[in-house]
Amino acid sequence: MADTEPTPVPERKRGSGVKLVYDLLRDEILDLVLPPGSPVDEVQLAERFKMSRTPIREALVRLAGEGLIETLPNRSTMVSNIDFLNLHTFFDALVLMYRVTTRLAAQNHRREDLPIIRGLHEDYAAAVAARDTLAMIATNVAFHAAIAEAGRNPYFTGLFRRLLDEGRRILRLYYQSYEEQFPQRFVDEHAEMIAAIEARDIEGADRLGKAHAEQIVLQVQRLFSRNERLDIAL
Amino acid sequence: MADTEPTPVPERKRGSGVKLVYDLLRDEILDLVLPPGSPVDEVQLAERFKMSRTPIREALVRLAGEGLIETLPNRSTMVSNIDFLNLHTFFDALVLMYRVTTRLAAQNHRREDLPIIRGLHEDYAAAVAARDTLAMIATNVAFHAAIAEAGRNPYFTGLFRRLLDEGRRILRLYYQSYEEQFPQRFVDEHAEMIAAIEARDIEGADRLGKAHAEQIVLQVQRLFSRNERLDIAL
DNA sequence: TGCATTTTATTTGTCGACAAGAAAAATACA
DNA sequence: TGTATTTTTCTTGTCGACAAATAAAATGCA
Repeated sequence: MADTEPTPVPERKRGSGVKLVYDLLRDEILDLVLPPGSPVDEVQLAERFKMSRTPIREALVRLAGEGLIETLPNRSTMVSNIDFLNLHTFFDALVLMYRVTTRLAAQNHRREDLPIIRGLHEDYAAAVAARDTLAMIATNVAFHAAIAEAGRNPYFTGLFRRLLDEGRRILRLYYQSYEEQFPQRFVDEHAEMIAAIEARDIEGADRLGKAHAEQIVLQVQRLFSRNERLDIAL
Repeated sequence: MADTEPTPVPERKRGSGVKLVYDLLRDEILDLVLPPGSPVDEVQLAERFKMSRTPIREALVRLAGEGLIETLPNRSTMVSNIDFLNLHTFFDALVLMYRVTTRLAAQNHRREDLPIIRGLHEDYAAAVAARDTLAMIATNVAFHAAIAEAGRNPYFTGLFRRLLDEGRRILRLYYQSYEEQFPQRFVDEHAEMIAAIEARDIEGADRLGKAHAEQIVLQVQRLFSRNERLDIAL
């Protein structure tokens, strides 16, 4: 009974709480640990993270700013729904950003960008080999985000990141319900993209980015249309 | 002395404070009433708006999320600088979004969109006729935002709005230092764009959007390069 | 005077409490 | 039993106060 330490408090540093909550909630939303429609309760989160509602609230305001949660005034907050009816607008934007960022990377990358991109390429290949779904999704996002960074246009990078994030939720659904080893194809396409970027082949990078994106879109669309038919069949 | 009402408080409604502060600060930043680098003090704003720091802080978090203000941890908050060194990335993104949104409007607009767009077109023409700079900037943004809305892709619309907002600050500089009646040309180009959209001439709308955007970019670049030379001359 | 150290001031970050708004539950009434 | 009304509950919105972190000012010392 000598151990009378007041409490084994996590000892967080001032200012770190918001980021902690923001990062964690964001990942939980994008990995569908918190599926669309899940209630997000400030008091509950405050208890969970052992802090007051103020920093929780700030994290939620930021998530709302990115459209990841929705707030009904005076009433409740919940994880945003995926707008399946307008998926085509998402795909349109995604394809264009794949093209633009890959093209700009071919145009503007510096030598020091390539090792980073290659490293993430290998991470993705490893995740595919290990059949680790969550790792595949995460490393794929990181790979393309790194290409976008090498393109050096923060406006495009910003939109692309948002689209890739939203895509994490959709891909999560995809991999949950669909088993196939096609990702090897993506690994090969990634390698081609790197080659085009390194060769500063702008048109080639554009073409590969477009083809790669449309490949993904097609697969996902095929899945959803099949699911629709299944729903109707029930 | 019978009038002993406690205080003639503005009587704001619960939940409206954040929006009030957010909207006002946003406009003040974009109109350069608060120039880049201006300090943004929470306590001062709380006094000015007669509310506690909590809603002020929420408005600031949102503005920071859009990159309009920057926060140094534990120290200070200030209006974001305009990144003149990387203006070309801004122009690249702006031109592409002009193209994409105008193109999509030609493709996806509904009949009820056109009267709205025409109305804003006339507002812009009126502002040009009146030589009202702030009104020109504001109505121009509203006009192109309406076209983007008619294109019905929220991802593109979102990025475009951000770019147009950032453009408000740059155009404000432009009109402050540059006097010329070229805006009439923009009025004519706007009319052409409306015609292409109405005719569902997708390629034509794309071409017009691109030309229109490049026109603006060229003028602004010319101004800045002239200013640079002036700076050097001093 | 020049520099290191301590003190003060200023601004943000966090907290706990209370009030308002809206939905859900309970009650009253026919 | 069915509906209108009141009460309760639950969640968010706002407040005032305090603590921590940093920069600026003041002080001490050679």
